[in-house]
Amino acid sequence: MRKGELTHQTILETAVRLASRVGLQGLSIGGLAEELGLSKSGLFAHFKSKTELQVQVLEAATVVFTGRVVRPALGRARGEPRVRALFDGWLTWDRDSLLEGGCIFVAAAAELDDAPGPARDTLVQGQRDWLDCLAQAARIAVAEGHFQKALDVEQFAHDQYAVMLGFHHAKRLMRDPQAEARARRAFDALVTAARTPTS
Amino acid sequence: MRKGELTHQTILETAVRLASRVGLQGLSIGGLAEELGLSKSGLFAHFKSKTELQVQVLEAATVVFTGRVVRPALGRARGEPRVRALFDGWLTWDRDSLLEGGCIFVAAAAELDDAPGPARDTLVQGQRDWLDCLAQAARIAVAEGHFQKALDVEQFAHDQYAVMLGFHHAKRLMRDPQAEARARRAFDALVTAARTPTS
DNA sequence: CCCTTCATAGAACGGTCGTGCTTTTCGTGC
DNA sequence: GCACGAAAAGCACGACCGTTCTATGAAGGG
Repeated sequence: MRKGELTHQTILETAVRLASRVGLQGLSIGGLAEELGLSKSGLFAHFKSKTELQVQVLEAATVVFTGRVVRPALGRARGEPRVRALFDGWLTWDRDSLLEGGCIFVAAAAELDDAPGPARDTLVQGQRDWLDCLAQAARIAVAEGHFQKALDVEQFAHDQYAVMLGFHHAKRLMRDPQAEARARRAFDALVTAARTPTS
Repeated sequence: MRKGELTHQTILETAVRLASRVGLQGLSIGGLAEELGLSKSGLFAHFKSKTELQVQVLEAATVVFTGRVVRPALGRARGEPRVRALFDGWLTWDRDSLLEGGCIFVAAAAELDDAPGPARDTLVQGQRDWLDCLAQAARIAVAEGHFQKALDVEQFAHDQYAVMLGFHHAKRLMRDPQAEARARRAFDALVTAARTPTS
């Protein structure tokens, strides 16, 4: 691997961590360079623009996310165990020490939702993939007979993610020590409802 | 009313609308002044600092929120109707034309969750009040016999808000046309579960 | 009608932003 | 070991940031 490729990767790692705290907008090239002990222009040379940096940060975060949350869950048994693993994995991801500011995608979602452009497009695609992943896991749980046949798996994925967003809000903004317990209780209710057929 | 008081109020109205789009961080004094046809320093004189402006924007938004969401719901019948009114009111609030960028509190939550200071404190207090309001409505629904006696009303409030956050994400970031239908379905499931005792 | 008080404008500050251009340093294949 | 190309630094730019100071204009009470 080229020397440049290595620094490029190092920059992105630090950038992801930093962006989770200050956001993609707040992530400044000067600040990032200082954190890494690089010069501003030296760092800038790796990306042609700040937008490109933001896009690559999102892509790098997606790679880490896949490795830390999705892939481990795919190693679990098909059906409900995998669905639960995805949920647990996300909770761990959100409070992980690697992301001092919590899930970077949630932070980015708020600041990009009205800012059209490549960064927003990249984020939306990633979130779509993630929701599809959740829905697919639920679909398998239906096929395995763990969840009821008539379950709306997209709705389940949507609701599951809503619980995660609620956790993020309670934990990171409100600093609610019960946040995780609340999230687990909400998710358990979701799973229970998915199991038993609607009366 | 003093002349200054009037402009002060006008500034805050525009600031709230602008901040819902670009965030509290992105809300610049120069940009806000230009939008209003004022000079930067003339506007600045109304607030001793940018932080103070942010705090007052949050407070002004809270007043509007109370008038548009909370107060109308308090006019509804005690119990489940009022709980539903709070939910409906929030959905309307979030997609209201007044807030082109969606609920300003959700946007602020993401950018302030790791930024200690007066603005964060103000936001957290407002969110606490809002969650208390939701919980209190649920508590009344229990007292009225609409919800089961053993219902954990704080958990219900938490779950209800999570559905709202899920709606915001689906609607504003993902531009999902089904966002509202999904949110209503999720909320109905929550209400149904709150009615029938846990087996 | 004057005089004080208040509201706004104007100009300027130090700082940081993203972004180019030019130079120097350094890793690497021959 | 040298030369070539990549990588990083240095420097400068225009723009915008929050903030301060000073001056000007309008409002309002006597």
